[in-house]
Amino acid sequence: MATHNIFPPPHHNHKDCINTALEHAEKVCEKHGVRLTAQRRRVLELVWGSHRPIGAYELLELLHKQDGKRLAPMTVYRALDFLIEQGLVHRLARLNAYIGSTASDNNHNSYFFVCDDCGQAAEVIDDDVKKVISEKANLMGFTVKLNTVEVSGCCSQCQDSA
Amino acid sequence: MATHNIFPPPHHNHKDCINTALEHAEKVCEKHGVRLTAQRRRVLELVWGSHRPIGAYELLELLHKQDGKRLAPMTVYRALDFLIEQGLVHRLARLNAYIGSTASDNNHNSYFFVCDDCGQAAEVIDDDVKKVISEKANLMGFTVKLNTVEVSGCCSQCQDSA
DNA sequence: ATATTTTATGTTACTTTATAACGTTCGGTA
DNA sequence: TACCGAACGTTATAAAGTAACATAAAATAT
Repeated sequence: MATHNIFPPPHHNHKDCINTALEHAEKVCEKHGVRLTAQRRRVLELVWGSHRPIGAYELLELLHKQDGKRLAPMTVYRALDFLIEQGLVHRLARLNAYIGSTASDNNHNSYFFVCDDCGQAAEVIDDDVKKVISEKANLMGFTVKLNTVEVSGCCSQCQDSA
Repeated sequence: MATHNIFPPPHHNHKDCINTALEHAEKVCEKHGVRLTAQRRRVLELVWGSHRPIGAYELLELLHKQDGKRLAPMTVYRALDFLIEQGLVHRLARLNAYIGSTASDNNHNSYFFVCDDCGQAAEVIDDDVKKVISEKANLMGFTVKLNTVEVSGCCSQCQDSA
């Protein structure tokens, strides 16, 4: 299966990423029959502010600084929970941070590469890793519900500039 | 490569697990030229209290109830950090919890299956998952430093008793 | 043996991340 | 337009982890 996403080039037009993500979100929410409210949309937009996973409290800060809103953590977490449920955002367990996704609805065969250097994360969709894990699981009679795969290291761009 | 560890049978003699783990720890620390102090040893023993990942604050509570010691979180985290460094304990990111390991020194090709039902975790050592991940990484010029693979689901025993 | 240095532990305070519980408002539907 | 459920506001608190500095205990040098 093909690699879905890779580390974005340093000077790509990031507004396109944001727009694509927001449009995708509209479609997904319509399809799922759920409401992408202004607030949820705004949180998603902020998550997409970069390709670096962002923390919930950082989002709070941005909402304060950029929008003048003084929200409670709960509000942001609720928006994030919603977005995660729709597959529009993923949580990186090792970082306690959140990253946007335009992958399909299928949350369960994507995994992440995180660059320790630039902090950017790339989501990869393929069945290969899932397949190997499933084989192991079968051998031990384990039924897989969810697998968390987070790879940290150094992306090609950061290696080049070292 | 062979599966290293599997979900232990419900009524195995767990004292053997603990003893084996502690003996293994002694050897590893000697080999590494580091000190397995009484406190570190005790924390390791408590981590090995079951095959369920245990939280740092649960360990604190046990140290209080069982040993009468009122330690600060810092103390437990320090012991855990030490044990992790020696490869005797792993941290499960998704659970914020810690589990004992008698795998070799090589931390970097083991992964975990966690049963949502009984809470037990099994470490699996093999190169297969690592290999697939490395291949993907190579394709995108990414250098892997550490990979976190945590699979949740339902173990065979819990499925049988359902 | 004793001084010195390193390593481990104690202690206090604090930061970061996340959730519980309950009240209010807003949007769609009867 | 009255109602109902979903979304949001608010307050308080839980849970997980760390910073900084003091003390004690080992290892090493003198």
